[in-house]
Amino acid sequence: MTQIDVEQPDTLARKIYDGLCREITSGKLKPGTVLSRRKIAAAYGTSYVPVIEAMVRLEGTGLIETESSQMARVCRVTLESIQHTYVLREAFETQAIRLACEHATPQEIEELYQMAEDVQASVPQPETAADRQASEEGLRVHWLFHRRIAEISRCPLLVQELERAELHQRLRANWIYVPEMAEPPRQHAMLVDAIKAADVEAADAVMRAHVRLGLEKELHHYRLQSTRRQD
Amino acid sequence: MTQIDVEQPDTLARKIYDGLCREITSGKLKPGTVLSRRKIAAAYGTSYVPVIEAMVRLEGTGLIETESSQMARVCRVTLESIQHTYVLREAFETQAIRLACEHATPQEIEELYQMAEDVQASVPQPETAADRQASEEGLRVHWLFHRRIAEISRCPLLVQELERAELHQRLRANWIYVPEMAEPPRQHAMLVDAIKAADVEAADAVMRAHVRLGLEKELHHYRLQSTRRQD
DNA sequence: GTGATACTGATGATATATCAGCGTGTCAAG
DNA sequence: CTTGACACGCTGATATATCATCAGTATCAC
Repeated sequence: MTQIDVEQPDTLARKIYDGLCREITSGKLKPGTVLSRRKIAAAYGTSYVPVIEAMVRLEGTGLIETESSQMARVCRVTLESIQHTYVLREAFETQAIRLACEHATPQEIEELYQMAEDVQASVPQPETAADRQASEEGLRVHWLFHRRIAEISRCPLLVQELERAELHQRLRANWIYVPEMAEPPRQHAMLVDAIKAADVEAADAVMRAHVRLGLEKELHHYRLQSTRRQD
Repeated sequence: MTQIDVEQPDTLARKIYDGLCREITSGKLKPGTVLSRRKIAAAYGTSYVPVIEAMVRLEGTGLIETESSQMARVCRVTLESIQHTYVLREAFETQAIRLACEHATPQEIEELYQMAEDVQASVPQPETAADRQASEEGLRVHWLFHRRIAEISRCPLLVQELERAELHQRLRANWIYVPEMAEPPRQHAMLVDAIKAADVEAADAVMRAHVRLGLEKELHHYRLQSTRRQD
């Protein structure tokens, strides 16, 4: 999306990948939906050779899964899958903030404080709670903040991996509604505080707690809604 | 390789992927080598449709890179690429040992102690130093140990990511000779000690130091040999 | 009526063919 | 000797065709 530096060859395979990616992360394609290469090719008006590349890429991203040489399906959401992606996210984000402590310039720190405020401001007010639109905007701003930390770590691989985690979260967010409960104030500003203090261990601890809080929140609502999701 | 649980459909794309993977990690294909899909198809006696899938997979694994719609090449080894893969490895391994602290059974801890001894034993004796064969065996045992920790973390995604890191290391190991210097004794046993004590923070610290030591060693020899590698 | 067999349609895997882009070499004109 | 243009070959991207497999269904024999 914001990959300005990466050349995007205007290839059909790329378009199909982007299209499927959007369809999955936007909730148009439900987890568990089977994906026929031929039907996708027909839907996009292409032959299905480009579809092969797109699907393999999607599998690498982790948005689809193919079990035992059968048809591919949109990744299903289970308690384990949620936990496991948070394990990875915790690994990435703590590592990112550790490096950010070492590399962040004063200007970047100021920028992060501004973004932290934006995140805080995007927490829906009571009247807009349960507003899907506001929730999505909040999610977007939230990821922007975390992504910026990864960028400041100066490790492109971390950014890339974090993006994958974001895609997963977006996939789930369409089926697990996690209301943005009023967070303790300065939740994110505290992360920037730690970076500013360049206290690596403290930053790690704060970020770890932050990610785990997110996991607990999502798991809580997943359990609440999993009974109703028996369709 | 040891993916017993994962079904390996006997497909040509899979064979090409495995073949290329082996050629790259064994050093038969030099970093920077350009890979023509048609030539690969010819070499494997297939059409090049299966090659597409294999190459996209390899790109996902990070063993090959395609810059700006040009031909794909075997990933080149640079100072940055080494550092970045170690950043990821540090993230994975510290996360893995943290979870291992929580999940390891007494039996698994015993097993790890045994493997740690094997690693220690595989450190080449002075007379076999600079022995390529012994070095490879040492590397193998070493990764077996780390991989086991990841397995004990009960998070398959961590194992998977660690495997990618291992592939990268194997790719580099053919071009950067890192002699197994005599390590401080109980280097790896200390990791198991931390797991046994279930001291998450200590385990994290020990593992982080262990990985960074590996990075320093590899960077040191990379710098030593980089002048000679101007061919 | 029941069970087995054959047919049908969909799928993924693969092969072959076509197209456009890009570099390179060669040959002719200046 | 330089320079420019054209042709050839290689590349990746894509389309189309063929194959085996498998599931579902219908049909036929008993």
